[in-house]
Parts: sequence; C-alpha cells; structure tokens
Amino acid sequence: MHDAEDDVDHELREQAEKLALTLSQGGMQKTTARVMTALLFSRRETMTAGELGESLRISSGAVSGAVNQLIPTGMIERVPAPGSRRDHYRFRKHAWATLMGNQNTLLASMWDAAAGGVKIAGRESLVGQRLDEMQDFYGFMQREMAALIDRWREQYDAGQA
Amino acid sequence: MHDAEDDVDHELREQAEKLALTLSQGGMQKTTARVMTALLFSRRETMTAGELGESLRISSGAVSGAVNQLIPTGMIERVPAPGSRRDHYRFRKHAWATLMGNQNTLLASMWDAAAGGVKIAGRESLVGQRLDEMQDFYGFMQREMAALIDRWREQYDAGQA
DNA sequence: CTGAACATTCAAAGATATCTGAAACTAAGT
DNA sequence: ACTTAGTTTCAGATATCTTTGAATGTTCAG
Repeated sequence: MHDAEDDVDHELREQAEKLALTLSQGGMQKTTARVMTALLFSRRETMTAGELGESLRISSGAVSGAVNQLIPTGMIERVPAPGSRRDHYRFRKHAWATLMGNQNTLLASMWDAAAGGVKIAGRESLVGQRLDEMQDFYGFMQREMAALIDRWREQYDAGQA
Repeated sequence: MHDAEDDVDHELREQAEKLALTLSQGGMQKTTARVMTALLFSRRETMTAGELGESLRISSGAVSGAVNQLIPTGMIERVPAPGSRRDHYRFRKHAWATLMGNQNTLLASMWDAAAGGVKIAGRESLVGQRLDEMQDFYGFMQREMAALIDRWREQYDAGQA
C-alpha cells in the first residue's frame, strides 16, 4: 500500500534539498544550508539533532557545527523540550527578516571602507569620486533596508491579525 | 627622499586589501575580490591585466579568471584602449547598484522555493504557514528592493547635476 | 552521586576550490 | 603573412574548507 503522507514528506524533502543547493551556491555552507532547509520544510514543529543527522545522513559533529552556525544568525532556535533529554531545534518566526537585517553589518563595513578611502584620497580625485559614490550608496542602503524590513513586519503582522 | 604620492597609493592599497578580505569572508572569491578592490581603490582610471597581476602578485591566469567573473556581474568593464595592445579594465559607474540589483535573482529563487513547498503541503499545515511567511517576505523584498535601487539612482543623479 | 543519553570538540581524512605556469590562441602592427 | 605583445585555457600542484568519528564534556533521572 501507498501512504500519501509519506509522499508529502518525500516531496518536501526534495524541495528542501533543492533550496539547500541554491543557498550553498550562494555562499552558505552546504551542511548548514541542508540543516536549515530540513527544519524549514519539516512537517514537525521541532527536530532533535539526532533526527536531523539521521534524516540528512550526516554525523553528529556535522549537525552540531551546523546548528551552532545557524543559531547566532537567528535563523533557528533551541527549544527546551519537556520529556526529551535535550536540544530540540525549530525554525524561527521572522527568521528571514532577521537574516536580511543581519546584512546591515556588511553594509556598514562597505560604508566604512569607502569612507576610509575618501579620507586618504580626498573627495576631489578620481578615486575619491568613485569611493564617494560607493559611500553614498551604502549609506542610503543601510538606512532604507532597516526601514524596509520594519515595514514588512508591520504589514505582515497586520495581515495575520 | 619621501614621496607623498607613493604614501597615498600605499594606504589605498591597504584599504583595498582590507575590503577584499571582508568581501571574501562574505562569500566572494578571494582573488576576484582583490582584483575588484584594486580597481576600485586605484588612482588611475583603468588598469591593464598586466598591471593588476603585478600589483597583486598573481599570475596572468588568475587575473583572467577574476575579470571574467567580474564582468558579467557588471562590476567592471573592459575599455577599448587606444595605443595599448589590449584589455584595459575599469570599475563601472553605479556598479554597486547593479550588484545589489543582481540579488533579485536570488530573491526570486527563494520565493519559488517557498511557493513550491506551499503547493505540496497546503497553506493550512504548520509547514505551510512557515513557507507562506517566507513567500510573503521574499515577494515583498523583490518588489521593494528594485524600487529602492531606482530611488537611489534618481537621488544620486539629481545630486550630481 | 552515578550512569545513561546526548552534545561538543578536534585531529586526521577527504573533498573542493583556486592558483600557477606553460602552451595555445588572438589580434595589432608592419 | 609574419612577428610580437598580450590573453586565455587547462592540467597539475596547492591551499582551503568540511566531514567524520572517537574522545571528552554535560546534563538529567534516579
């Protein structure tokens, strides 16, 4: 006999792996991406480290490494689990907004680098102009991105209520 | 004797390498990042492949590989050079805006992945909700980011005039 | 306090990604 | 057409990143 629920699980797993591949090409570590998408596409609310390892066929060490990369970024969280001995993980609400918000650090570094260059070369020179444009762009982005994310949150929360 | 111009060059090179390091930690290839920042922080308008290789102490093959990664992204461009035998490169105007605009492809993949999952699991389920939020977020971002970049271009071009 | 059940760490192995250098190729000048 | 400056390609060498698996650490239940 054929179980429809299993099919759903299987298809979700496929989607999950596909996304993980995309993310890893975009710079995220492969195992980290796989763990993240496994939680994202799981029908369950939380998964234990053991379940993740078994489902993805990776060692406990790899799971540990991945979750410890994911947690500080705010993508997933450790959930106190009643009954179970330890460590259940779950995909966080608004994780995507958090992730994008973290990019602000990078935007700030870019701004700093540009500002540093302008200080050395002066705003008059050719290179100064080039860096000035860069500084202007990253300053703008830093301000506006933060506002944009806030706007999404409001809009989304309003839609939920 | 001490040449002030040389000092400026040297300090700019330091800043360039610092930024290249940051970018490479953020996922960009190291040599690609170094080539890009070398052009960005150069006092000259364009640099040849040979100059890049000498300045960064990398082989001609490495330079070739790096520029051919950078050009399709729109960060740098090949400039027809009168007099010189071939290939001068220069950092493009509005390169940063272009770069950020390219991110839209990624945003679209994220949206697709979410949509695919919702289709499989339905919007009612727990996982459906999770993916629905993701879809909403990336849909929003895709729309708004494009608008934001346009807004910067206008604002910047206005300020220049 | 002890033992069971996990989780974490880390050295070594394995897998990837990247660079070099030389040969092959291209195009500009004569 | 030939020469030469300069670029691209690619196999092999190198460097870097990841994973495994076993040892070590931690926490909870009894």
